[in-house]
Amino acid sequence: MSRTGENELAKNYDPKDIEERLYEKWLNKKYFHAEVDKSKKPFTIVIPPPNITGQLHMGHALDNTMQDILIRYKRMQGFNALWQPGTDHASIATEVKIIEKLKAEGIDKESLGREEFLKRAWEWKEEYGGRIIGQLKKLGSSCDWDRERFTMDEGCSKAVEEVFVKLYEKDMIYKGSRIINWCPVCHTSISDAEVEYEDQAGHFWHIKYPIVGTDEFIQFATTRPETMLGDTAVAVNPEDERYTHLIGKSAKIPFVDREIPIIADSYVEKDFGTGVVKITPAHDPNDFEVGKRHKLPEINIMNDDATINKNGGKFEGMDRYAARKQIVKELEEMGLLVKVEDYSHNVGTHDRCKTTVEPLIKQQWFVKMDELIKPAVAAVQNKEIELVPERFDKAYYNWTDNIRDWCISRQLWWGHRIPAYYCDDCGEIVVSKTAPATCPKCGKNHFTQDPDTLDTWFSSALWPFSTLGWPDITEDLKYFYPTDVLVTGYDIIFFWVIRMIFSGFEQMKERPFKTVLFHGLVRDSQGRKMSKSLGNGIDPLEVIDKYGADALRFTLITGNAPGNDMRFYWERVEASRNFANKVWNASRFILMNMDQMGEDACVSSVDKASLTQADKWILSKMNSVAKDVSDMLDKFELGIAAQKIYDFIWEELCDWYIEMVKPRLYGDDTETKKAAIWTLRSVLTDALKLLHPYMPFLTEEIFCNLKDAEGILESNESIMISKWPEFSKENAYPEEEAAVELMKEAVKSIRILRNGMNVPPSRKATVIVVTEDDEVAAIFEKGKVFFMALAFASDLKLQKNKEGIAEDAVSTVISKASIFIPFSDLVDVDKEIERLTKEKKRLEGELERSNKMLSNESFLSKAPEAKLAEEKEKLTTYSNMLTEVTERLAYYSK
RNA sequence: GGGAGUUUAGCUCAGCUGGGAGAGCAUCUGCCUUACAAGCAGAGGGUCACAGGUUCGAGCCCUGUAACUCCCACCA
Repeated sequence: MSRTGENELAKNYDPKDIEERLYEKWLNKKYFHAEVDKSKKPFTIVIPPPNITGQLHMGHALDNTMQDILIRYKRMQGFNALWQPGTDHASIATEVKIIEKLKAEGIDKESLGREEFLKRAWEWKEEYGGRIIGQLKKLGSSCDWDRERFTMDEGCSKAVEEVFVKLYEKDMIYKGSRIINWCPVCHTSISDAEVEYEDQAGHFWHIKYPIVGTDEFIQFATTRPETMLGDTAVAVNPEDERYTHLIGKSAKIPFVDREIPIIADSYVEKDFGTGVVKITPAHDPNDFEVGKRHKLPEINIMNDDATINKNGGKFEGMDRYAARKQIVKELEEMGLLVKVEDYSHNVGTHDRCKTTVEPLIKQQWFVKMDELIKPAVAAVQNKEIELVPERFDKAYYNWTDNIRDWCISRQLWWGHRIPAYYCDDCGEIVVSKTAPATCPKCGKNHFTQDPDTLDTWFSSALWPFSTLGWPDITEDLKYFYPTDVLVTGYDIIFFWVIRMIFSGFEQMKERPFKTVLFHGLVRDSQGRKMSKSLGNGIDPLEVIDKYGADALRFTLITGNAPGNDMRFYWERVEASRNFANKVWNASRFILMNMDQMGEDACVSSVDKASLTQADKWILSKMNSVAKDVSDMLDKFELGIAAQKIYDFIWEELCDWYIEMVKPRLYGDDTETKKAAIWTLRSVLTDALKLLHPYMPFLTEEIFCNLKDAEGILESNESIMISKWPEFSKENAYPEEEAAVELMKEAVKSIRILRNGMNVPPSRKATVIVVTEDDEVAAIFEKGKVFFMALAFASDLKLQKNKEGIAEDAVSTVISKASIFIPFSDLVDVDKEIERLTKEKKRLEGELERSNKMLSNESFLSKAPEAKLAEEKEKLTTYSNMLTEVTERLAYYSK
């Protein structure tokens, strides 16, 4: 956009021309960079580090737009705003992707070897990590790229080792043989949080075992008959009289020929099924607990790929499902299968690959949760950390109340290797940041490091402080920690948010952030989740390419309340694009007029006496919008704030003020022209500032062209670093506001009248305003010029009564005046009667309502004073208007 | 089984501390008014899911009901 020379300004806003250029400028100027500066208050956001697995999706676009809005807002308010960026290694997700890629090349992970595999993984990181950063930049994200981090970089790895060792030394990390969730495809353990339950149609197989030494059988039902190979007991409820006589006896499992005890445990519910449960401690979490209570043997019958192992006798080597089929078949032949029912039940699947997980007993590393979680719960309870919206508190407590120890070891290669070393000679475990030199137990010096890596969330849990230098107590850490807001989707509250909170308290002794702002999912236009398998995902880059980053950002934020899901519609992007174009054109109009005015257009201030009613009205409106928007942003109501800016710019500024001001701009009175230009420029500047967090590119482009190089009011180097508009009392003009609102009422009323009669704008007419109120008359007198333009008047007459007005003039009535237009030839009497009747009915309704309220004793005594006065005034206004309307109606009905 | 959310105009959704129901899109009418037709001026369209209650006053607060969605638990 150039405002010098004869170049025509582009009629439409084209984001392509400017986005890349401006982002480059911002980078070069280091506007995003934050340094410790004790004279300023910090405002910090750490980015939820995107996975390096692929590319940005709509959810990222939403998440990062919200963060950028908050950061830009605070930066303009004068805070030392730091948006700490980075990416996540996403251990398992990335490893799966790399394995896929290798497979395509015909390479097998195992044969490649750990070293070589990791080399490939780092190459992957370079390529895809870089791509994601590029996408964040296209969105306009004002991250401090000088501080970019990666969860597996040196510093973050150091933090991970530090935490692991510290927790181990405090006995809060332990290695133990416990039942865990095993993914037979990924060949790794996973945490409870990574198990997704889904309803699947299955069967309920009713089976009976013979009871040793009797002719009796004990009957039960199971959904996983193959696990019988690992049964070590059959349990009944101790209160269940049907089975009391069997307790202590043994049942015999077919195939493996094992006698197992019949035990009593209150875990069994009498009323479910037959009231009998087979107990497989090695393959079911509940059975595992029962097994512990009764000291039952744990027989693992499965290999890591979910085939049956040697404990499964003749079924050894079969896949779990093949074995299931075969076992059922043979049980039936043996007469031990009683019946088969269809049964729909929840099956645990691995959230990454959707494979049915197998509960298995394995040696794994765990984090003890019971103590760790306490401060995290308290912090939310006492509002030290605020979840927005508040309703997420419940989900949070639900998780913390039922928390179990966190399985953190993974049988993967891509990730932080567990800092535990085993003495090759005596097996002693040494947990240490570096490989130990000698064994503390046997004194030998050969060690093997634990082959496992850590759950990817172990490192992201440390993100708010590891990125600021921890475990070193850096100046950055002291200054920027705790961070202010964490913005993220509600879907990772358990994976990430909670773990950051307890990690923050444990390591830093302080909350990691003050507020968590949750947003929902971006769905497709039909409300479905965007997913690869459905192919309904929309690439944010495609949207940016077609409509610009600003339009995308605005679309994602408007019409959406915190924490709610939203649907993506192209029509909505179009609407946002139209808004951008509207702002562009309004600015173009103002710039053109400034150009025409020359030097006078850039005066830093203007004599207040030369400001008109209209000028003060828009300045006053602007002033309160600035307040409203700030208030909303402070409450994280980004959508409402956006709506306020939109309405102000489009309606008040464009549709009303610019139209009001045109006659002055096209006239010869330099003084009023100067006042108009000054008002236009200063309102536009403030409006652009409010809009900037949402539409950074558009607003920057205009802002930088808005003033001459001398920079009269303030530097127009960049809107990014300009001062956020503040509400100020001296810019409030309540009287002028009311005056112009009255004029607007008159204009609208006249437009309705003319529209109803199909009068073209070109046909002007005299407008006569009748009022006994001198103040009202004065308002119209003052606003005469713009009023005439907006009301298509060739002349404006003010009278105290109807003297001299043709009886057949068209009329309309507003709250404080009656308006007449001599348009008798155009009146369609029937239509006019219809309109007046409707208006009469409306007014009668209003009067009735008002009267009812004012005759209500309780209302009179209990309602606040202001409300009462308001209602009384309305009563007068409406009855005056009704009199007028009734009179006109009588005239036409004659 | 526990919890949360949603239910407002034809569609998608706002409506922040209770004080006369809004936006965008769509529809209809009229306008190329020298910033913008990606526009301007108008219009139509809603017993705010249902039933009670609190209140002078309820889309908003309370209780219950229904439908849909999601999360957690996992009775084999």
